[in-house]
Amino acid sequence: MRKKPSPGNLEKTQSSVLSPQSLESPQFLESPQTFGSRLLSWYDANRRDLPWRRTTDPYAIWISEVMLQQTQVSRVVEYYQRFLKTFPTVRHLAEARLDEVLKQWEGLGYYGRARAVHECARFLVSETSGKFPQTRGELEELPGFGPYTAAAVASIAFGEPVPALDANVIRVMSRYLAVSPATPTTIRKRIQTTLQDLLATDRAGDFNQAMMELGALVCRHPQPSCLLCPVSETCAGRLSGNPGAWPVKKQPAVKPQVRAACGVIFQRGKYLVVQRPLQGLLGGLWEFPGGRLQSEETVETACVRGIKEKTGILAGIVAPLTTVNHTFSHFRVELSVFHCRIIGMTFTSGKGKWVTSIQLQELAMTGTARKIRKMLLEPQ
DNA sequence: AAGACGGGGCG
DNA sequence: CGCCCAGTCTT
Repeated sequence: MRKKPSPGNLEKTQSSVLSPQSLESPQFLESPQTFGSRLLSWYDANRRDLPWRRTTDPYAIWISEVMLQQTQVSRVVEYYQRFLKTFPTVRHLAEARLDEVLKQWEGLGYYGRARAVHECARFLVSETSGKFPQTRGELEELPGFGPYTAAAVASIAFGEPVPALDANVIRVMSRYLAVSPATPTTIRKRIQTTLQDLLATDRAGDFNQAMMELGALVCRHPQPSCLLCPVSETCAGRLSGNPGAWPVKKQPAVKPQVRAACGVIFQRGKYLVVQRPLQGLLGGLWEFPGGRLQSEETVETACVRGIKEKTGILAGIVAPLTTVNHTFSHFRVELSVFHCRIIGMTFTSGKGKWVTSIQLQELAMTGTARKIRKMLLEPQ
């Protein structure tokens, strides 16, 4: 298993953010005990009843934290429950095939997470009999464990007093400290250090979850509900009169528009599908053969060429089926879908696979392919 | 430091 | 339709 470079020293902080002491009140920042007790009291009274808060199993907590990466709680709940039912322990997960894991992950996005979780489970079972390391530092060596997930699992499952910084916490603390404009790295270090001091409690896991819950329920984007906040009295952002000013947003990148085409070939009761390479976009997922348009190329030509390159089959267009639009985080695609038929074969061996409609439903497919599959299997 | 990596929900 | 979300990994 690959080793990851150790993270930078988090102790060193810059003073390019506004420190509480620089405000009018010298005792602006309340004591860690007061902050923690107010936060945890609020959490105890207002926490949502989420499935991963009903367990102390490190495996279950780990799965929830990975699913929650860049994914909203409401979306994760159903996936989490189904995943834990399918793979109840780290050993079950390790013994599963990757395509079974991907099928459970289908529709959740960021499929590298599913590969990492699978790889990690196999590593743990083979190297430590399925037991997790219990410190943030050791956890961060595992695949799919970055700074956030390592701290989250270490604190929630094992009680280690380390802060977990996610988008919620960054937003909450940016407001609470009223950080002045600085590089994201500098702001992160400042928040990390502050929270490490505030984490004077034996409920480290609850403290971290409370911070995130506060961000999700009260200190929300774009405007916080300061009247509901347990620490609003000492919040520099609220004192500034415009807590919604944080965090500062970076300029959005332009999303390129991409055109692509693919073909549906149905013959002798079976559909032709291809699997995407394991690494890269939508790695390991299945789709209908095709490809992106090259310059000055028609969708029909791209469709036929894509099928030939991906499967070795020479196809002809029968009729246009539909057009599917799909937006990714960094580009947008318009996919033209054709009904095709086989008119010949090349000598190069293809990698296509023929599947029945039943098997088609069992495959983990890309978003666009799922739309096409739905249309084929559930015609209106 | 910046870009790749998904998808659904919300105003 | 643009913005956001319990981030990680690669370059």
